Amino acid sequence: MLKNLDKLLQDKNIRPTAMRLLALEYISSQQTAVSLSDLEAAFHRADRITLYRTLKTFEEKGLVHSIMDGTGSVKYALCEEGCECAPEDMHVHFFCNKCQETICLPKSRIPKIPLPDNFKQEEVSLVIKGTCGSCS
Amino acid sequence: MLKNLDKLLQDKNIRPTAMRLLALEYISSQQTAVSLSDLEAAFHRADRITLYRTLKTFEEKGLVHSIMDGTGSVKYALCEEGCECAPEDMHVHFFCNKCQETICLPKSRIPKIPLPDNFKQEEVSLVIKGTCGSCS
DNA sequence: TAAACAATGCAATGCAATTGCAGGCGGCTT
DNA sequence: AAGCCGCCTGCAATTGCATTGCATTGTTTA
Repeated sequence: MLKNLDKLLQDKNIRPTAMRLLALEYISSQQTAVSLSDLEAAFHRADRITLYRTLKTFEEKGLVHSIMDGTGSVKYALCEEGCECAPEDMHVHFFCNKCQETICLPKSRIPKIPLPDNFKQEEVSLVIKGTCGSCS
Repeated sequence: MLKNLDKLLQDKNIRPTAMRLLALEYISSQQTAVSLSDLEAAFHRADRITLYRTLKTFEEKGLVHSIMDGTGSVKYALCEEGCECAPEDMHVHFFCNKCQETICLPKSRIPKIPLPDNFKQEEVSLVIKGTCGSCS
């Protein structure tokens, strides 16, 4: 299993340090998007800054994508296979008001929204808030 | 003109103080959504906290709605006539990466997104980022 | 092995949001 | 009219998250 993670890192040109392997293992084991604080809570012996930079590195290299769900803290989730994090690849995120978890809904693509003249779309973010399946 | 604003406040059960009238006048004169810092810059003699609470009051009473455009600072824009700030009323917001302004696109309603079983939608936020008409 | 570079850890800072508390002002009651 | 009360305002202080600088350690490579 760790071998797979190792390969995942290598494929994205990220040096597989112990910390990164552990962080990646944690992220991929979660069904929901994780915040820096989540990660910090999971590895209370690790330094918050290191975890912060680990997430940043993962994001830069296209291993995870960041989600701003409006809670004030950024969440991160694994990118799908072959995800380019391009606008066409962007999917919907769901934030549960009860359990406060953020979930990727990769099945639903964001529909194309007509823009006024001369407006150019570069990124798009769609967050739906409500109650998730486990909480309702 | 100020009379209209006064009425707007009264209609929403907000006591029309001088500060509130000025703040509302400023907000309604802007073509774009305003942040607390914008307001602070416009009235540098007023206290930031008072302006903060003014915006909060406006939001609670349904006079303005808040937009989290992902910049880290919350923006506020006037609600449309008869807007209930309900999911059905939510519209798309556009953030320009060049001029850093946030604009309401009330013409485009957010399409319905299919959710997994037992998921209940309460709010939805759709922010498109790119280049606005004035900047392109 | 030594130099070069990357990753880590600690400290400190910046920025936005938020709360507590005290003074002030107006409205309402008696 | 006097006084009470509640809302508005302003100042101080705190929190929380994101971010950077710098020194140290570990790893790669010539």
